[in-house]
Amino acid sequence: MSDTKSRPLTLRDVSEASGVSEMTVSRVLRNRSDVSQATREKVLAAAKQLGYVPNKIAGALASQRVNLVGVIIPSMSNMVFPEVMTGISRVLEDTDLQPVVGITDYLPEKEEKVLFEMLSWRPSGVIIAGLEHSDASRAMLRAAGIPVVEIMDVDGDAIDAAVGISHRRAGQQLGEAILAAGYKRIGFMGTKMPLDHRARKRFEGMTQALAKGGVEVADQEFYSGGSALAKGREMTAAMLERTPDLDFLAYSNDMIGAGGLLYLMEQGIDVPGQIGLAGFNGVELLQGLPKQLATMDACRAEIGQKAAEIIVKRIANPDTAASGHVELTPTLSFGDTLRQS
Amino acid sequence: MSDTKSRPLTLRDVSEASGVSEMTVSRVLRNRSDVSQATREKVLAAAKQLGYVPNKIAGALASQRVNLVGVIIPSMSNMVFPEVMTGISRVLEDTDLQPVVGITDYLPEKEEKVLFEMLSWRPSGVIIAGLEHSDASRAMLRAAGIPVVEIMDVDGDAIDAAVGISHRRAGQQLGEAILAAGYKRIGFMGTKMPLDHRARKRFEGMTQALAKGGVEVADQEFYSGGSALAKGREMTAAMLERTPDLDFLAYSNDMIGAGGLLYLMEQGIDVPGQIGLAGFNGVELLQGLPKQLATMDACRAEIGQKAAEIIVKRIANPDTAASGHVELTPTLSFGDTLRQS
DNA sequence: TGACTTGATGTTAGCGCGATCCCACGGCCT
DNA sequence: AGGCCGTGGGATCGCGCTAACATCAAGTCA
Repeated sequence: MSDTKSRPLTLRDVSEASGVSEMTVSRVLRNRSDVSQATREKVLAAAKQLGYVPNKIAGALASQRVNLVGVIIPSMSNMVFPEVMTGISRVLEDTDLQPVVGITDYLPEKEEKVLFEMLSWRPSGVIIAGLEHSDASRAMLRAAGIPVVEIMDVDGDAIDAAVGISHRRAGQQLGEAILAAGYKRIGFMGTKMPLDHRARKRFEGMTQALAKGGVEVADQEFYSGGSALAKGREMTAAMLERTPDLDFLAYSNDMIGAGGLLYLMEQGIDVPGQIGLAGFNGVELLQGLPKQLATMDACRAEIGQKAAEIIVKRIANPDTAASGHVELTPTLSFGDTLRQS
Repeated sequence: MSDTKSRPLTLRDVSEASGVSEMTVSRVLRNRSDVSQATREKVLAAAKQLGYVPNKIAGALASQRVNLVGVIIPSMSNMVFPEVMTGISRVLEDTDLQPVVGITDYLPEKEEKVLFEMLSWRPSGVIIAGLEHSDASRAMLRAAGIPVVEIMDVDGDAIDAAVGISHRRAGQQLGEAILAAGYKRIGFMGTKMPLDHRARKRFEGMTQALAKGGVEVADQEFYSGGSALAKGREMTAAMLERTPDLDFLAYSNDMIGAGGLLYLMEQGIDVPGQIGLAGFNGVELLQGLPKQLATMDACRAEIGQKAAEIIVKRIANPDTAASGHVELTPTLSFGDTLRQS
């Protein structure tokens, strides 16, 4: 209560207040077993009374252990990543590890910067989105000597462990479903981001599958920024104006897909009879739409969970043989906007 | 390249590699001016060659300075908070401060835990959502001796500084607009969360304003969990079934409002003639809806920005007189779902 | 009874850095 | 020549904590 000097509290203050050594206080506060019940209570009372908050900086330096796991992702407003975070948190909550997030905005330079900052806190592990990183980033991750799990994607080479889906294969699967449903004139809409490698791989997979069936993408458009729902609406309108004979529209994410769906329904266009639609990601949002948009679940929460589990296991037992390549299988849901053959 | 032992690198390694003292290396890596150009280059080359990443833990302990700002918010999937984060980041990016986020899930106990963890890293400042905190949390914040900005809300007493809007007044304003438009039979839908104080205050403000005009909320329903869009749809259907003569529906957030709007449009109900609608928050999503939902902008990005600015100012100059109570004014947009008198 | 455990606590020595003070050297003035 | 500065760089200490060992009383067993 006496805020006289407000000099930050240290172990010593608690030790003086409770009449035992600093070491004993440290032991009590870390729940180490070899302290008598009486002392423990005395110390805890003193600590609470003073309002002592341990200094993890000093603790980490002394013990050479930091209970943080760096999580590096491109964005938080993408829906997908908060869900991945949920998966990660669920697992880490049962341990004494804590996630710390860094955002890259899909920029390799920023990823490098964020990673550097993160590593300078010496985390116990890193979970990082994607397999594409600058040479410097890869070098840092390798040199850090800690478990590293690359998530979301498995189409490429991992530094250490990887958990994700094959976006190329997901795109192929969608392409095949489009062919099987008999659509011929395909339009594609997606983000402009040349740096969203996963969206690119999905697109490549899809075009490849379509090509096998002798079908090409008849029109395409890319956007950046703005409200995704509104963009989906606008792009759809523009594309159908430009290329009126399209019979299928593929969107690189559910949000613009939903915008397109709303537009088509307003126009009284028969979906999926006249035009079929598909998005990607299986976001929860879709459940409230007038029609269920066809989509592919990207296994977001599960990716986070598995990644965190790998980290936890590796930290508990550093010499575990790698075992770190988990490929999950996204499932295509046809919803009400993609004919099922 | 020789990863022989992979013992973590320290200043000493760089110092030996470059033939100067550790102190000089430290000076170079912190861009301190009193080092000759020649030495500087030599050191930087050695550091890069070794792939040295400074240890901030040691640095922070030695300098008693940590360039982190704790940001404690209830959720990341609420749309609102990522936008607040954006505002914060934009400001902090021009400084050497870095935000670190903690999530409370709207639970006071978790807030307390997260805060404790956060403070144990001795951040330079804290931005925390809401004005309602446990006694222990308030005590910790006060005792930390660092700038604290409580955001989102100004209806209550702040520990240190506060930036936000008056949710009570926002609710009142909406209530008045509803009255002015001549609606009489009001239905309300919102989240169940007894702990979302801001939603509660908005509701109270609205009912209070309505009461002044002799109007009561005729029906209400609260939900928790699930897809907000779908919930809005379901609750709206259920409420109109139960109380068919409602002529206005107020939603505690835009997402469920959007669900309700989609449902009403499908049912061919005249909005806002037969039934008026309003949400809250002004999320970007709304722009893609068939009709613009009436809403109030909660000044999210601006709140984050102002809060970060206060933190930055206080850190730069700790004895600045408080100056820390910023009330922003939300603007009501009538959109296409609320008659304008 | 003495050698040996066991449990509870204290002592010492860093962890890797940065604040602070210190020194050596060259140039410049009087 | 002597004094004085400014510049580049080194030496020392301590930040607050914990690992590892040391200590010491009170059993425990042959």
